[in-house]
Amino acid sequence: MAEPNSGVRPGVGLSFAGIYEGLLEAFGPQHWWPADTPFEVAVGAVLTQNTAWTNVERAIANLKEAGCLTPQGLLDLSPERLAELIRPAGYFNVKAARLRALCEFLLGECPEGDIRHLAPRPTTSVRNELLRVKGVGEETADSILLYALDHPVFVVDAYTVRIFQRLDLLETGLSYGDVQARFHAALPTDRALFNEYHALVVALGKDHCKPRPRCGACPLRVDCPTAGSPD
DNA sequence: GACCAGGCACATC
DNA sequence: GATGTGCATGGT
Repeated sequence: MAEPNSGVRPGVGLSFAGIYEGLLEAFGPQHWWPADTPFEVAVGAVLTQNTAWTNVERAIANLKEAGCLTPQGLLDLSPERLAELIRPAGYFNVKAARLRALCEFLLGECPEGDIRHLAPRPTTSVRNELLRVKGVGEETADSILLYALDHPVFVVDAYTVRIFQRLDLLETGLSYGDVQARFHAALPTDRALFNEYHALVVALGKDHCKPRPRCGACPLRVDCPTAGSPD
């Protein structure tokens, strides 16, 4: 039997498409995004900025319990009360302001503030509009596009960059747009594929690809600088 | 106690 | 344009 990390797994090539196949085999379909509504996706996308999802879940549960998980519902809260409800997600003052900005944007752009009205617009238009909202950067905008509005954009996050740099499929110093372009060029434009791929990247990153290398059992069993150096 | 987690805006150079 | 810093909780 082969040792973990002893080489490239049979059938799993070191390509963007090959890594996807390996991840899918290792983890199975992830069925993302974990949310009940497109608006909840958008709220989660803001709350999860630089934050563990378990903490986001607590914050969203608080918003649900308070019965205010709508654009108008969040705006009807005082900024202090909103911050209090999302406290478990960290950066609560910053994120309260960001959520309010997002809600104001939605109520200005969509009937009833229903984010689903953005879906029929061209991807680049929606993306640029989202990026003008204070607190919505490229990753957050793309997460909303993909997981709330079903647009085929690849979401690049810290895990994506770290994992694919270690696999030598991305060089250092690339911008968000550079990395995204690599994936778009290498993969078919497929919303379901991008959805699953990003979810699988997070599944790998969470447990197997930390900033400080300590992975001794990569599920992909590919050559990687962290191989054989667990904590 | 240190590290880490599905970023972003702003100040400074 | 590139780099550094503040924002903050909760799990390991």
